[in-house]
Amino acid sequence: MSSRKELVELFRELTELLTLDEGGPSTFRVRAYENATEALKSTREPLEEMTVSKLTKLEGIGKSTAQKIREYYDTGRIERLEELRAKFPADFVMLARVPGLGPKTLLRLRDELQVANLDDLRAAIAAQKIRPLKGMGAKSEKKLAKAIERIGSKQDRRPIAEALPLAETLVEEVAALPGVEAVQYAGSLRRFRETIADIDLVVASRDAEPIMEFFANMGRVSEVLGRGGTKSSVVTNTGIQVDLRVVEPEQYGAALLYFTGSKAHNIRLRGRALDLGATLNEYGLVELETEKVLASKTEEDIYKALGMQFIAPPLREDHGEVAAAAENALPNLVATEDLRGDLHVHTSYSGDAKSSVAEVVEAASKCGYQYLAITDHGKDLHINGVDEVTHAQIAEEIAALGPKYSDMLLLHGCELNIGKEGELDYSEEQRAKFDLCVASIHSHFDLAPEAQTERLITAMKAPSVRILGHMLARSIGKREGIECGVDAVLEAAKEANVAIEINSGLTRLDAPVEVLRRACEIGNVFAVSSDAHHADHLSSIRFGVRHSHRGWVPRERIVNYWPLAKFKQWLDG
DNA sequence: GCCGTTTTCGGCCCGACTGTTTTCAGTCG
Repeated sequence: MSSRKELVELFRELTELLTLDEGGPSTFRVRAYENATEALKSTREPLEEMTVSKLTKLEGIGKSTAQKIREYYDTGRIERLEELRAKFPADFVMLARVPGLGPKTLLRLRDELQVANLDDLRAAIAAQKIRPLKGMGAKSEKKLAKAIERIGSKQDRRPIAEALPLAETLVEEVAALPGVEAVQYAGSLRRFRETIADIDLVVASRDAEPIMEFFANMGRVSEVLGRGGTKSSVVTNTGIQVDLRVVEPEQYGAALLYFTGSKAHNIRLRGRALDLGATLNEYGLVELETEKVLASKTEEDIYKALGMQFIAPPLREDHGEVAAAAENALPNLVATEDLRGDLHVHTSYSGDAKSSVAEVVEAASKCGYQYLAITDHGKDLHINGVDEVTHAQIAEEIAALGPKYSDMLLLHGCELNIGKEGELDYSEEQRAKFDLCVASIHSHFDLAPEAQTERLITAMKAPSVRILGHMLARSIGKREGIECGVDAVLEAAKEANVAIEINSGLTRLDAPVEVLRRACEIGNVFAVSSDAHHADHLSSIRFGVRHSHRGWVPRERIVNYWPLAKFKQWLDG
C-alpha cells in the first residue's frame, strides 16, 4: 500500500474510533476528522514533503491534523490512534458495524453490561439483559438480535453494473404507479460512483400511501427495514438496500438535490444558503427571515437561487465544484447527444461480440453519428482475435456499406492487443492500413509498475496507435487495474497525440476518475467510446459520458465531440 | 478540530423513522 493510501486508511480508523470516544457521530470534532480524511483523499499535494505550516494551508486541515500527518511520515505511526486502539479493541469496534447500533447504545452496553464483543452481545440478548435498560425494551432487543444476523450477510458496496439495472427497473415500475408525477434514482448511483452502498429513489406524488404500499410489498423484497408515511427502506433478495422517499411535486427538485448528495456537497450548499440568509432542506430553499420559498421545484432553480451554475450530479462530491460553480468556472461537460461518433465498437468477427457489421453501422446511424470506427480485435488476442485475411474482409464489408450511409464516415479500425513488452499485433506497415487503431491491455495484469509503464509507453510509440483503450484494464468489483506510473503514461500519450479512452462499459469505466482528472491537468485529449459488443449496446456510451463528467473532462478535449473536419485532422495528424 | 474583513471565539446542515416515551433520544442518510 502506498503511504498516501495508508495515511487515508489511518485517518478513517481515527475517525471511527473518535466517534466512539466522543460518544456520538455528530460532534464537530468528528466532523472535522471526516473533513480532514476527505481532504487527504482528494488532495494532490506532496504531503510527505510538506511542513506543518504548509499542511495547515490546505482546506480542512488544521494544526492538529497537520501534526499527525507529519508524525506519520516521520515516525510511521500516529500516537493518538495508538491510544484510541488501546481504549477500543478491534472486537469491540466490530460491534459498531451492527446496523442500528450506534455509539451511544454501544457505550452503554459496555458500561452497564460489560459487552466487549459480538459473543457478549449475543449472550446479553439471549439472557434478555438488554430490555431492562432505560430507553430500551423487548422490541429493541429483538431488533438487535435481527441486526446481528445482518452483519454477516451485509454486503460491501456493490459494483455499479449490478445496481444500475435494478435501479432502472425500479424507476420504471414506480413511474407506472397511479399518481406518480416523477421518479428518479438519486444517491451515489446518480453521482455515478463505481460502487454503491444502497439505491435511493425519489418520487413526486401527492399521495404517498399507495407508493409505500407497493414498495414494501414488491416481490423482490426480503426485509422491510422501515416503513413510514413518506419514507421506507427495504432489502431486496439480492441483498441491496433500497430507500424510497415521496415528496410533493413542488418539492421534487429540492428532494432530488438532497438525496443525490454527497453529504459533503449538501453541507457545502447549506453553508452557502446560510450565507445568503436562507436554509436548505429536502423541501426547498427558504429565506430565513420571511420563510418565503426561494426555490424547490427543480434542481436548476435551486442552484440558480444560490447564485451558481447548475452542477451535474457526477460532480457533486465537494471536490471544489461548489466554488467553481459560484465563479462560473465549471468545465463544459459533454452530453450524449453532443458526441459525433463512436471509435471503439466490435462486430461478430470478434469472437466475443454478437452483431454484424451492417447491424452495428445501422445502430450508429440511428445514434446520429457523423463517423464510426469498427474496431474488431487484432489477431494476438487468442480466441477472440481476427487475422489479416478476415480484417480485409471486414474492410470490404464496411466499404460496401459506404454508399448507403453517405452522411457517415465509416472507418475500418482495430483494437490492438498490447503484449507483455508493449508489442502489438501485425507489423507497423500492416497496422498503418487501418483507419484507426485502439491499443489496449488484455492480459499480464500483475507486472511490476515500472514494467507496465514501459509497456504502455512502448505501445503508444507505434505511429498507428491513436487511442489508448481501457487504460488500467480493471474490472470494477473483480479486478484492480494495473499499477503503472500514471503521469509518465499520460505525458507519453500527450507527446504521441494519443487519446485516453473513456470506456463506457459499466464494469470498466476506465480510465478511472483520478486518472481522468490528472489527464485534464496534463492536457491530454480523450475518446468516449462504447466498446459495444452488440449493436444494442452502442447506446451505453451514455455511461462513458457520465463517467467523463465525474472526471471533470471538458468537451473541447474529447476527440469524438469534435466536428468531422477537426476530428479528421487529429486522426491524420 | 477547523475556520475567519461581521476573525482568535463561537459558530459549525437538516429531517424522517423507531421505540421508547408522553416530548424525546438515538440512528441514519
